[in-house]
Amino acid sequence: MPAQKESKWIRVGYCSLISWDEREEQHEHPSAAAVNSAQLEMPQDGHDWKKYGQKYIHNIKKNRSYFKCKNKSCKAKKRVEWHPSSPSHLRIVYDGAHNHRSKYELDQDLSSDSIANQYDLTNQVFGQFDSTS
DNA sequence: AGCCTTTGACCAGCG
DNA sequence: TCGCTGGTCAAAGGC
Repeated sequence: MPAQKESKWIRVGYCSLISWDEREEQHEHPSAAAVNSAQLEMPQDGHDWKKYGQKYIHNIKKNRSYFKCKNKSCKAKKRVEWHPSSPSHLRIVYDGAHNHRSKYELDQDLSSDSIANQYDLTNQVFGQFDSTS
């Protein structure tokens, strides 16, 4: 059976704290190609990702890119959403957990004050929950 | 030559 | 049952 994916959704938060521009794009069909994704600055999270799709999600009026972890045995995925009108405002949604460690985590292992660093990372990951959308 | 991104098509879930 | 929407696939082109 195609296992019902028990996806754990972890919202990482905005990369920008500026609120979304909610102005309606009046019939200006914002096809995904209309936005040059090269403008996007993908924040590094210590993992290597392979992009496998991009769509404009009409429901939320945003573009969404789909990524898989490049690690062969890792099933982690992530999605990056942004407004066509403000491609610098990203929202990243992680799906699933990595079965390996990120570069950042490996880096932390090398340093003795890893606890403090982990605290920072935790704040980065969980401290910016978007409670308004 | 190989890897990565792009993008249209296809598929599944849901109302 | 059908149409819509979101998620994934895979071919093609670029780097």
